Amino acid sequence: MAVAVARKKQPARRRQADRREESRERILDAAEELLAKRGYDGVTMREIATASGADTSLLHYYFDNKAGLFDAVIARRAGLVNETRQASLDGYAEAHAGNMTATGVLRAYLEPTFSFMLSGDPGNQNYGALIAKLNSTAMGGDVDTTHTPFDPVVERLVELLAEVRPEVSRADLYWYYHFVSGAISLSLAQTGRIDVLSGGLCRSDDFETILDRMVRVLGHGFAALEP
Amino acid sequence: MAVAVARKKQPARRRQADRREESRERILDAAEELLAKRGYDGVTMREIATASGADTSLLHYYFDNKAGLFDAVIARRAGLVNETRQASLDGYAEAHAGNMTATGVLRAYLEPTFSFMLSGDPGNQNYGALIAKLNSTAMGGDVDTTHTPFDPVVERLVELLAEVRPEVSRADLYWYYHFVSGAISLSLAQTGRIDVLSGGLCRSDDFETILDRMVRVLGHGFAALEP
DNA sequence: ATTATCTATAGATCTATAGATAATGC
DNA sequence: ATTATCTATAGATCTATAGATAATGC
Repeated sequence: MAVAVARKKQPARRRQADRREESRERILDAAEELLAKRGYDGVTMREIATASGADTSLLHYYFDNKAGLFDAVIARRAGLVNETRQASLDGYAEAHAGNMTATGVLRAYLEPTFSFMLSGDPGNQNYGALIAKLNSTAMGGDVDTTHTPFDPVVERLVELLAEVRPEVSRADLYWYYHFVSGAISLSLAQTGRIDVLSGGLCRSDDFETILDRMVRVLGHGFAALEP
Repeated sequence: MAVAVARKKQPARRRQADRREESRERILDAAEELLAKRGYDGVTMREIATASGADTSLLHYYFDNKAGLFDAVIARRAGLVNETRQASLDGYAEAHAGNMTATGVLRAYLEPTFSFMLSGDPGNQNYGALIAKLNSTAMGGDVDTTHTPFDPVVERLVELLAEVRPEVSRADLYWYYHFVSGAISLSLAQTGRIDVLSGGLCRSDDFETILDRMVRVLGHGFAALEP
């Protein structure tokens, strides 16, 4: 009797909402890491289940099927990433109205992404690698990549670049973004290939240097687009 | 009798070497296309077998296992691609000894790749997409990506860039290549995303425009690297 | 006699679900 | 009474190989 009362006063039992949340997060973390490293088809539900300490049936209980789990992993951090990027672009546009530069716009776009990668949270790095994979995946597979949650910010970026140089064609602005996007993707993917190629001079996880050089090279390169 | 003699004079029977070669090529073509579209883990030996009109056992007969088939697909065109790139770089270096420019070097490096994609042979386009996937795949999976057949040409590219601007650090030259590499990879991958993002203004298969803009933007951007 | 190709199948997966059990809610 | 979690398994794959058959070589 006394024991039962004591247990009621300091409940060791977790509430359902907490159990649910904790389980979902553990599954999402495991899925994020494995999907980032080996891709959608390179990972099985069993592996994710084992890595997260749950059973495959629990994965289906929370996320329906494999594609649903993938979508949930992407969605989890998409909002935060997008809002930060958007805010950074808006902040720059407001602070430099009338005297914006391509380098400035580009830095405002890239900075949040790379400080995200530098946050120290391995989950963020896995997420970055996963986004990189998503970005360079052809449309029409199991995962629908026609529209990603990141498209709206691209629109904003192109808009600002158009304000910097209104004489450049819209198509060329998109091509410019395409090159930027490729450089970002390969960087976030952290394949380790540049480390090997450079004989150790470059490190795939040196995002500070990557950000600086990328802003420099591509910021300057923008001027080469023709009217 | 007369029939048998006639058959001996114009043999309808294919020689073994030809059968072998034709079968191998058909399998490699099917594998190349499927691997390019869906990646190593997204394709099964059965699918490749069916697409090529052969049985899975024949795939194993010629290529041992799945990894062996993948390697054979990569190896088939690697030599040609590399020699063409190498020759292009060497040709430029010889013709412009003493007055090389980053834009010139970059164009010499990129031109063979993109005219390869523009050749009209769908096999070449599939191969390009596959190389793009390989390039942005992390090391340590089923496929060994530590060294690709394309590494030596990268060395040559970096050498020539170092001749253009000897004051730039070796590491920065590799970072520069890293950005170029990302832009190439995303382009060869032909994901179709830029088509959607640009509302149809850009087409993923418009390699002539891609080459021109890439040479322009990244060629000009090279000057922004600091001593 | 040797090489190319097919038949048949082993053994190990995979995703997904039905149904039972354990824990929390009220 | 409802929600979270586990047990057990269906049904459909997968890669790979052993052994039989068909075609070419010499």
